[in-house]
Amino acid sequence: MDAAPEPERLDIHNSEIPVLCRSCEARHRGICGALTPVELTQLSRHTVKQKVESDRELVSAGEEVKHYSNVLSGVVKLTRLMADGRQQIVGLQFAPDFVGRPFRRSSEVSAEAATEVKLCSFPKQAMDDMIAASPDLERRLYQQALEELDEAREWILTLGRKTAAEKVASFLLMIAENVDPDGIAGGRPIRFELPLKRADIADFLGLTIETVSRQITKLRKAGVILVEHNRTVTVPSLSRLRERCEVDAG
Amino acid sequence: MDAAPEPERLDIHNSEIPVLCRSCEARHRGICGALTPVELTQLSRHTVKQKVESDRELVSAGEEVKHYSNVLSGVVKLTRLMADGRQQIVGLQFAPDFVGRPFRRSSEVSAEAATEVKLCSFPKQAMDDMIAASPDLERRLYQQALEELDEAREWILTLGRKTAAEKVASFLLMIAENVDPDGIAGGRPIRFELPLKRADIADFLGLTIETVSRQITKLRKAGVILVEHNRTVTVPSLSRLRERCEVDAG
DNA sequence: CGGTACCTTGAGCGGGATCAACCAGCGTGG
DNA sequence: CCACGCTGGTTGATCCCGCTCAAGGTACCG
Repeated sequence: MDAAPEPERLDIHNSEIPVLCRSCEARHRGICGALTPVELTQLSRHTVKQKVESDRELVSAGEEVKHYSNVLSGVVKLTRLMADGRQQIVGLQFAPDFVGRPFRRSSEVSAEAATEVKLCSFPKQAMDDMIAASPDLERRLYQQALEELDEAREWILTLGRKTAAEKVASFLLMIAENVDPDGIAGGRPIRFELPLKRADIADFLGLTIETVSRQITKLRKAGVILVEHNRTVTVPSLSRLRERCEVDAG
Repeated sequence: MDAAPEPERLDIHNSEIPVLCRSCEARHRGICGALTPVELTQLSRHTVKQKVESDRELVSAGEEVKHYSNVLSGVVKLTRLMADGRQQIVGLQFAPDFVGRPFRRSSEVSAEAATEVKLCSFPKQAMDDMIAASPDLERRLYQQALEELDEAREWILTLGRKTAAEKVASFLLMIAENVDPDGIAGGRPIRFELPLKRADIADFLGLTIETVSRQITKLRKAGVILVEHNRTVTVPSLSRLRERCEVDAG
């Protein structure tokens, strides 16, 4: 019989991956990693990759959701709005997070691009069918939901019990850790662009713009962070920043 | 309740259900509803029903978890503690909620009985195996996680943007709605026992005991609620209570 | 009885909100 | 080129909500 040599199988394998996905940054991360080439192909048939500029709304609170998305780059903020205009960011999503709420037609939160965002979106129905058919996919989604829940609870502690100074430090730490996920930098300085403007940070931390600004200034003057052009932050020592997250240093 | 139209079939059916589960309040709700009689039997082999008195710790932050539980009655509080003693309740679980964190050996939160609690606990390993084998079960857990996430985000808004008066009103509303899940009471008064003492309410809302007490007094004097023996609350009109959740009435 | 757990109430203070002014960067149009 | 408005950020002065500290009340239990 005819031999099935390895290299060929690999070629065939690759050719099964949809063009759209081949160069995708999130191809092996997030939920896509749980899909077989066949499933990926099926899904990609309805998929649109798009770039969304900052401040554009992706999902509007209360409206029926027709699409899910994967974040490929940038940051999406999930916000809740009160009748009188008070606003709170209830979650932040980074690549390769999945944006959407299975098992509900709509939700109370709206999703908005905090920065320029690249994402991959697909029709809810197609995805729902695939979820129902693929336990692996559902498991990934479940895991992400649990991680978001952990994060949400972390922020509940921050919002409920920390001072303004601690809140701002905690926020900066979260961003820094997101930039350098597994402490690869070791003791080296970490430098990054803040994905949120002051108003968003305030909405995230349950503070006002002015308080956020003052606390950032205080951290800067204390040498815990360096700030250039308002948005570029350098953290010389993660541990010094971490100290600021728990004790209201005098 | 159980007006059995077909006694015989019911008997046969019942005989497949483990003894432990036959009279369980949560038998058809929560995750157990997703299990087949066979699975139920398998799981119940390692299951223990227990009663836990108020304030006993079920799961300790950071420690390895060996058991999951189902809440059959009572309220479990999930708390996070800071190094200096500040505490925050990050979640409340009612019957028939599932308590546990799949895919992690431990978590940052500890679980404590807020009231006397009846629960059904089973070894983590047995449950993990069953989750892996049963997509239906996993789906239930996923759905519960999403609902907890929705609730967590609701409370993030409350913690971040509401005043003390609004926080307390929102808490009472949440409890009232939990007691009367689908507005069966219509316009009728709702009466219930507060499952949390003042200290817990404070930890839940990011306030102090004193502030909680003062706000409850204020609601009582305004006729929005009636309070007997500190813990028994009557809400004559849900909608009047609901008004207090958004607008800081003068 | 006294002891303890839980709750309420009052007096005073302070952290963060509010109100207001100002600054820097940047795109637009004259 | 500068004038202009606009967005985003900083800083200062003042105010007030909720915290802190302190005292007292009530129910329950030995």
